[in-house]
Amino acid sequence: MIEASGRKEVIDEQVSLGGLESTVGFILRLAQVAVFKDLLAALKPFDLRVTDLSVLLVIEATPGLQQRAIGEVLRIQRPNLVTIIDQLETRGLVRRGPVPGDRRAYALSLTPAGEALLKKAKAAHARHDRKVLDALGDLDKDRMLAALERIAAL
Amino acid sequence: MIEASGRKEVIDEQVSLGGLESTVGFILRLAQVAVFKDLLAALKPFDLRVTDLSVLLVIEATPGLQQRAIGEVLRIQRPNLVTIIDQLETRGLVRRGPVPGDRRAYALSLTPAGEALLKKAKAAHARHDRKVLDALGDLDKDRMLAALERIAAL
DNA sequence: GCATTTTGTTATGAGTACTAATTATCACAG
DNA sequence: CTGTGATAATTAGTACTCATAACAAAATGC
Repeated sequence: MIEASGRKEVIDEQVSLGGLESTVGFILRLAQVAVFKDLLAALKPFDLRVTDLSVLLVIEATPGLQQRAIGEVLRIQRPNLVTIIDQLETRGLVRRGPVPGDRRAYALSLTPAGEALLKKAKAAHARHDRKVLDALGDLDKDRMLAALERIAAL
Repeated sequence: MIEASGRKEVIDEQVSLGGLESTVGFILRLAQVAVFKDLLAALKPFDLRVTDLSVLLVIEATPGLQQRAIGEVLRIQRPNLVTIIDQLETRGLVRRGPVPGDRRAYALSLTPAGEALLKKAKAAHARHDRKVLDALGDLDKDRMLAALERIAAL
């Protein structure tokens, strides 16, 4: 997706980006890719992808949740969620329990193993997030997030 | 990639995101996806993808550029660039000329048709960028970009 | 009771990006 | 000038993500 970039440290040379470099969208993409990459590396010891972590976090926050609800908040299509939950269930991290009044749906919850792994993964995630926050510098986090949310709502 | 989200306008319900919602990385992804989507729609009339536009912009800014150099600044792998240039060349927007001292490489430049299309696409891009900028609100653009660049350099 | 909707599932295809290997050319040491 | 290694572009094969369509089972509503 992204290239090593500075092998020879002869970056930039004198190649212009044609105005792209001062574009919010372009920098946004670079930043997003960098964050994603860093988090991916931080989660590697736990064999979790970024999506896996977010799913685990949502289930932890609201146990008994159905797959559809998770897909809605995390913007994951239902078919894709099936595979994700399948894998987490196979690894014994997540349980598909019955929903009292609905025999179609599953009430998702973390197993003890899932909780244990998530606890460690959360620590790694916190370290990663701190790193990103530090890179923010003097910029106020809340105002930054508010601006990004407005962009996300375009 | 992203879901329609508010079909029923019963968003959020009372489902917690487990702390994810105040995470820079998560919001960053949402923002990036939204920007990408908006730009994609803005470029649709010209049958250009986001990557195509950035390639055209770079070529316009520095004509005679080689594929390798473009890949470097835009973070596109060389093999992927071949296909992109192939398509642009087939459409008569870009020309692969000879490089004076090197018969391996191509000197890329825009054809008149490429310049004409780019001019129109740039106008659409400018409108899109203005939209994103407006969403930024009170936040200073330069400080925002500087912060994002620091994140990108993680 | 019957049509419609909803949940999860399966199958499948489009799009994108990565790696490895190939060809042609270049740079340079001997 | 010759051979060795590096470089530009290409090709082929693979993997991953994401999206759509169709489906069965169960729920809902008239």
